[in-house]
Amino acid sequence: MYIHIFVTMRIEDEIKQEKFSSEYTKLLINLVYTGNRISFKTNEILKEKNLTLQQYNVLRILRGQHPNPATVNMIIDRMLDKMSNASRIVDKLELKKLAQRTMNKEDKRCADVHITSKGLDLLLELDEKVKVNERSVIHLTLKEVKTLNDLLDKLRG
Amino acid sequence: MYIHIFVTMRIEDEIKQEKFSSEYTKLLINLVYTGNRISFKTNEILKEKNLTLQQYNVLRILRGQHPNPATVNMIIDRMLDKMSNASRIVDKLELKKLAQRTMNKEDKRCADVHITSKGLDLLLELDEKVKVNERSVIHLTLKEVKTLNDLLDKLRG
DNA sequence: ACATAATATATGTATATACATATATTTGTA
DNA sequence: TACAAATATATGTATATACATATATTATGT
Repeated sequence: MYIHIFVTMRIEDEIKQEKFSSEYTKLLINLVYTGNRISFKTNEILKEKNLTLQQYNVLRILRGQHPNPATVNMIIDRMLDKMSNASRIVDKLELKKLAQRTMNKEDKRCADVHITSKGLDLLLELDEKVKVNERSVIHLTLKEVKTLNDLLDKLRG
Repeated sequence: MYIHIFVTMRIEDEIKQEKFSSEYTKLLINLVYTGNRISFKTNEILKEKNLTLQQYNVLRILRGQHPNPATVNMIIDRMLDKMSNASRIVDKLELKKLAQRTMNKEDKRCADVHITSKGLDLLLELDEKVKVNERSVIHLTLKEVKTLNDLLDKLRG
């Protein structure tokens, strides 16, 4: 017999704030806090492979295009954090031989960016760990997850 | 007559990813993306006053204690991003005369941190703008906001 | 009381990030 | 065609962040 006990900790308790001025205020803080928490846990996994979250995300974007190349502009467009410097993240990936730039024949301004086979292997190693992490981080039923996804999509308007 | 049209953009469209491997994967990305988006918009407001999001949050923690002091440790405990360096954020606030350190009599290891009247004034100026921003960023009804808060609390487990 | 562990904070350092600006190329237009 | 505007990317620089380590003080066990 298994007994699962889930203790739900309200955001008020997590950050020791007795009361928020409104549910909206609370939501902003709840979202940022939960987002940070998740990023932190994912980072723990990536650290073992010497990858940052940003580098990992770019690598996944590159895999999404593979065997076609992406451009830096396409990467910026698809990144979660639009402000970060895609060009320098690609620099880092190139340095680690996980990605490679080639010149775009049609438009010489563009740099084509490919994922290397070393990059593909690394992602493959991470896929399973990341999936296990997802489940352990999210203490919700599938139905709740769907509701949450819909609400977040609506939130952004 | 006012006509409000809200166009809901799914996370798939926002970051141009056709399909996620599961609703759980989608949720992780949705959360981090939405959190970043909100942080970004809040930052836009704070930039006018030359504050970073972290500095603002620490300042609010200090106000929450006022007229009592906080300690650096208490700040770390209540911060959204546990990894950041509270000590150096307090340095920055002190440099701007928004906060002040004094020595704790009982425990000489602790630094008591107070918010200054300049700090209180600055927060007061920001309160209204931040509240307006909250409402404009969150395109949800109060009931939906409550559901979302509960789900996020449950998610973290 | 003394040594050791634990705690609170600060600092050093490498890397990452935000933002402004530079460079190269392509596009639009008079 | 020539020239300004737009686009794609890269780079310079100040600041922020993550992580390890140092320092000072207090708590704890013998």
